[in-house]
Parts: sequence; C-alpha cells; structure tokens
Amino acid sequence: MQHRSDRRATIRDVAKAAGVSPITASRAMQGSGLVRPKTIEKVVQAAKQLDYIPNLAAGTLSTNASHLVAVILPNMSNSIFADTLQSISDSLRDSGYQLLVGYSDNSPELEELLVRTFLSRRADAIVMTGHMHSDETNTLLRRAGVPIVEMWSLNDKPLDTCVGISNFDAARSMTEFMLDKGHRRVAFIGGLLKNNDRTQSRLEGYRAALEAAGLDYDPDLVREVPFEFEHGSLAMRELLAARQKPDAVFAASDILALGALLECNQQGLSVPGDIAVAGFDDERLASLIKPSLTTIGVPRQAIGEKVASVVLSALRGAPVDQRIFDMGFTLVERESA
Amino acid sequence: MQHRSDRRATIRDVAKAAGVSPITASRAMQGSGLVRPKTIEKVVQAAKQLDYIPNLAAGTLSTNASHLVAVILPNMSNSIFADTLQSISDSLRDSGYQLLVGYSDNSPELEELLVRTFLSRRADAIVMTGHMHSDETNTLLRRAGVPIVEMWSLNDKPLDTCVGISNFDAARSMTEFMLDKGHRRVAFIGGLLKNNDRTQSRLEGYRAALEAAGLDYDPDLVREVPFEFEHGSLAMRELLAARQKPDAVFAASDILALGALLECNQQGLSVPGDIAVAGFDDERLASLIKPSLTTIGVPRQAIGEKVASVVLSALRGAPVDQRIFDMGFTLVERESA
DNA sequence: ATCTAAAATGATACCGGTACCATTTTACTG
DNA sequence: CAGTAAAATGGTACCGGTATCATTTTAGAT
Repeated sequence: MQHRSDRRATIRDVAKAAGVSPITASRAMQGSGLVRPKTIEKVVQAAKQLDYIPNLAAGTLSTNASHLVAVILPNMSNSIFADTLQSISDSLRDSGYQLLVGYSDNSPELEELLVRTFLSRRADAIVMTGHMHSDETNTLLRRAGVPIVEMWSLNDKPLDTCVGISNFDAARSMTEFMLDKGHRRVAFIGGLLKNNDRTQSRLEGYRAALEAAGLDYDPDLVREVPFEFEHGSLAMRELLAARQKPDAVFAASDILALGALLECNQQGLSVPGDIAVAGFDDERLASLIKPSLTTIGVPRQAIGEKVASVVLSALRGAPVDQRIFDMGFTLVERESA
Repeated sequence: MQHRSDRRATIRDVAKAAGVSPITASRAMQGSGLVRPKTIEKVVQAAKQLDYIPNLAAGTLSTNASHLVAVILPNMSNSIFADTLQSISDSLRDSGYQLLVGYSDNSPELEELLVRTFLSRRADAIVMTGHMHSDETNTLLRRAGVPIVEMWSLNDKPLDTCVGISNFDAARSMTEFMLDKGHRRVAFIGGLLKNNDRTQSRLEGYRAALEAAGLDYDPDLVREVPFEFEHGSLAMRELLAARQKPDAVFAASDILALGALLECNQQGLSVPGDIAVAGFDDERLASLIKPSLTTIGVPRQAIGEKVASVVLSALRGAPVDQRIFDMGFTLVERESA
C-alpha cells in the first residue's frame, strides 16, 4: 500500500512543463483540433514525462458530462443479461463511454437507490431493465434530464425510449405452438411475478393462448418459482405428482426448463414422447443438451446494440424519433417439444 | 427526452432555503455528527423541497475520494466471477462504496486501458483478477497510491495484497485423486493458457501430480480450448477418437466437464464406469446433473468477502499486515469420478 | 510589405462540493 | 451568573479540469 506523498501531476503541471497555458494543454490532450501538431507533441511529451493522469471528476464537474452510462439489471447471475450488457459495453466503448452497472435484485427500493446514486454521479444516460419502477423512481427519471432507455420488455408508453420484445406475444406463441401439436394440458412454470414485468407478461401470454383455444386456465398447472435450476426440477416434480399430469410444460426460462427436463429424466419419462418441454431465452445450453430444447430465441445482442445506438444518438443530440423498438423474438423448434 | 432548462439545485440553493451556510448544509447531508438535529431537519426538508441531488463529481474532486471500487474481471459470462463480484458488491454496499466493473477479456492491453480509466476516475481501490499484467500496468498500479487487491490466484509477491486459492495445488490434488483411484491415463482439458495464470497453474498442477506418480506427460492427453461448453464436448470427442483412450478426464472448469460428460453420454460411455470425469469450480449445475460432478470447490463468496474486507480496512487506514490470503479449496467427490 | 481572416493560444472564472480555520452559540461548572 | 469548554456554524479558498471570450500568431491575398 505504497502511498506516494507527492501530489499527482495536474494539467497545470503539464502545461508548465510544456511551456503552454493550462487550457492549451487541455485542448491538446482532448484532441480538440484547435492545437498545432507541434504543440500537441510538446504537451503529450510533458504528460508522459510527468505520468499525468487526468482527473475525470474535475472534467465531469466542469463539462457536466461524465461519459458514464448507467445500466440497471435485475441480477448478475443471469447470463441473458450478461450478453446484452456485453453488447452494450462493446458498442459504447469506441465512443468513450463507460458502463456503471447496478443490480436491483427486482427490488423497487434498491432500484430507486441505484437511480439516485447514478444521478449523483451524473451518468450521461440511464438504461433500465423493464418498466416497473416506484413512483419516486419515475419522478426522478423524468426530471433527470438525461436519456432513459427501458429495455427487454416492450411498453406502450415508455418514460423515454424502450427497446425489447413482447414477452406476452412470445409466451402466447409458444403456448399456441404446443396446443397446435395437440397437447391439451400445458403447464406453465414461471419465474416470480413480483416486480417483474417479463414474468408477468409471459404468464398473461400463456393464459391468452389457452383462452383463445377455448381451454380453461387451471391454477394447478401453474407454478411460480425462482429462476433457478433446482426450482425447475421441483416444480416439475410437483406437476408430475398431481392426479392429472400435464402433457406439456412451458417454462419461462431455459434454466427452469433444464431443471424440468432433468426431473423427467430422473422419472424415466421420455421427452417429448411422454411430455413436451419448452423453455425461454435460448441459452447456449439449450441447443446442446439431449433432447435439445425448444425455446424462444431473444435477440440479446441486438437489444444491446440498439440500446447503445439509441443512447449514442440521444447523447449526440440527434432526436430519436422512434420511441419503441420491437426487436422481435423467434420460436426455435428443437427436439423437446 | 425531456431536458429541463432550469439548473439542478446545488448545495448552496439548499443552504439558502434552509437559512444556513453551504458548509453546514453539506455537513447536515453527510451526517457528520457536527450539526444540531433541528438544523439537519431544516436542511433535509429544504433538500427534499428542491429535489436536491448531490453532485458526486464535485465531492470527489474536493475530497479526493470517489467511493468507487474498481474491479477488473476477465469476462462477464463466467458465473464464477459473477458470484465473487456479487459478494464484493454486497460487502461494500453498506460502507457506501460502489463498484466500477471492467472486463479485460484476458487482454493485457485492455486491462491497461481499464486501469488508466479507473485511475482517471479516481477509484479508491482497484481489484484485479490474477496477476498477469503488462509492465506498464504494474507501474501504473504501483504508482497509483490506492489499495490494490489481486484475487483468485495466489501469488508469491503480489503488487499489494492478494486473495485467492492455489490453482496449482487444487489441480494437483484432483489429479492425484484420480490417480489414486487407479486411473493411469488421465487426460486434461484446460482453458486457454495465454494471459491466464489460473489455467496455467492448473496445467502445472496436473503435470506435477503425474510426475510425482512417475507417469510421463503425454501431450496427446492434453487439450487447450476456450472455456465453453461445446469445446468441452469437442475436446472429449478428440480424446476418445485417439488410439489410446484416456480412462479419466480432468477438465479445468465445470463448463468444460459438462461438455465432456455430454459427449460421453452421446457415445454411450458410462461415467465413471468407462471413464471418470472431474471438473473445477463447483458450479450450481455440478451437483444437479446425472452423474453429479466431482469437482474442485472454490470459496467464491468467501473470496469476495475477504477482498471487500481487505479493501475496507485499507481504505480506513488500518494497516493490513497480511498480504497473502489463501482461501483454500475443497475436493468435492461426487459420482462422476 | 500590408492587410485580413483564420488559426492558435491565453487570462479569468466557474463547475459544486468540502477542507480549513475562525467565530458564534450552547451547555455545563463552580 | 460569570466563565469556560464543547458544540455549532460560517467565510474563504481550493480541488482540477474546461467554457468563454479576448488576444496573439499565422497564413493567404493583394
């Protein structure tokens, strides 16, 4: 922990060493195009000599631009979000923006706290997951004066802009797909509904498809569990223990579907022979396991890229005319259903 | 994108509204304990009234403390690191620190860039993964004047402090374990070695165990592939296609081991009957699949907590006497080996 | 060589907090 | 109730960049 007693070099030190004024040094480092090449050279040399490291806090204070884009995700364990995050990160890097990431754990209170911190740090833009925010959060965001993007779920009237897919349509499509295959008792293993518009919409889509097919909604066929592998297994075990077993199961995530598949394996049921199983997300594993998993493909990367491009144009002052970007999903038919 | 034309409230505005001086308002908001409760109340009310949001850039500039802890990870897709990150985040939250996360993609150049940015943002501490840095990065870090923690791998002479496990010992133990079981042709499926001290140490541990057992190191039994499920399968396929098949496989991550297991399944080989398989990391899935996976358990959460506690004591000025924290691993014996 | 527009450079102030030190107010003591 | 220490509060300056506008230098035209 070798703390150096000598103060770090400032732009003024660099300027002095280069024999120019601080503001010229600043412009030289910024590549503003206003400085003569020879002068830039002098400044850069001086900076290198002095191990100059600019202080972005000062820059932020002065320009009111932090070059930070804040992103709030539900959690850090879901690889789905990781892919989108990666894609946002990659797309923003070249423009000199850095990500400030926070995890809300699906708690509106935590989310509000995060928004406050991000505003305090003067994030240049804020990217949220979903559109279920506390009233206070909504107020904060509306007043924020920075671009806001809500991603993953579509939303009729976003705070500002939204980029995502219709979870409702996707879930309805998959349910219809199974019904079309002749299944009549289609169960639904969904994630926790609270504060999660994605899981809610998926359940609604499932119900809508049943209704359209003239089937009754049977609560016994629906399980609401955390998005964890083992809960997929447990839910499946419960469904299979019932007097009237399902002939198909639609899980609202591949993780849950995998758990369900495993349980079928354990019980010696053939998939899709005895029971069909479908997932949601199209995770890497989905195509690799046996039987490969029928699922909903979500353009995670495209979502990230679109989010980044929306943020960038907004930050460049280009008016984003479109406020809702439907990135579309695909129903990926494989072996399991 | 409703930008408000009116300037955001500053601490001076709040102070004026509360009828106190800016510095008193500042102290009231900070909870410094120097302000009378009645005054605090006035200030807090005024702040709420004005929708005051403090500007942390200004605070950082003034106090030279950003309340940011920077963390550099190899990638964002590996859940192993996510768990540690989560644990660091949780442990630091209460002390008011926020994480600034960057991903190096195992590239020393990217890592250096990240370090520069983090120093520019005046991160209060920097947490790195591993200890393979460019010379320039080492210089930067040594001069940084902030606590540095290198995590995950142990290191004889860390830049500052390091918290992790001995990948060498872990790999050697697992290899010995398999040899003790009577296997004689133990293959090794490892991750890419370049710029990754964890994979390198694991390979060395594997070799050391062979050597100790008087066995020759056979390059044909070693595969160096990316840490991806499908590469585990591919590597296993290659190993099984050879004239002399292995009787055991040690994969340097559970992801690879899963891929390998799958390939065995495909080929109708029984595990561990025909061939034993072991992994590394003890991921969630490891205990759930069939056969459950014998693997190396890494205290991911404990690593995160220790990292956080080291960072916190350093930031509080408490001298951390110990510089190397060996968090230990466990060999988790399950069905697959 | 002279003039003018464009290109470079610079002086000063400001961004919004807080450190530092001085001053005032409060609370306690005898 | 004075006297004193402790508790609150405030004035001023500063952190390290850059915006703004003024000034100087350079390059091109005549």
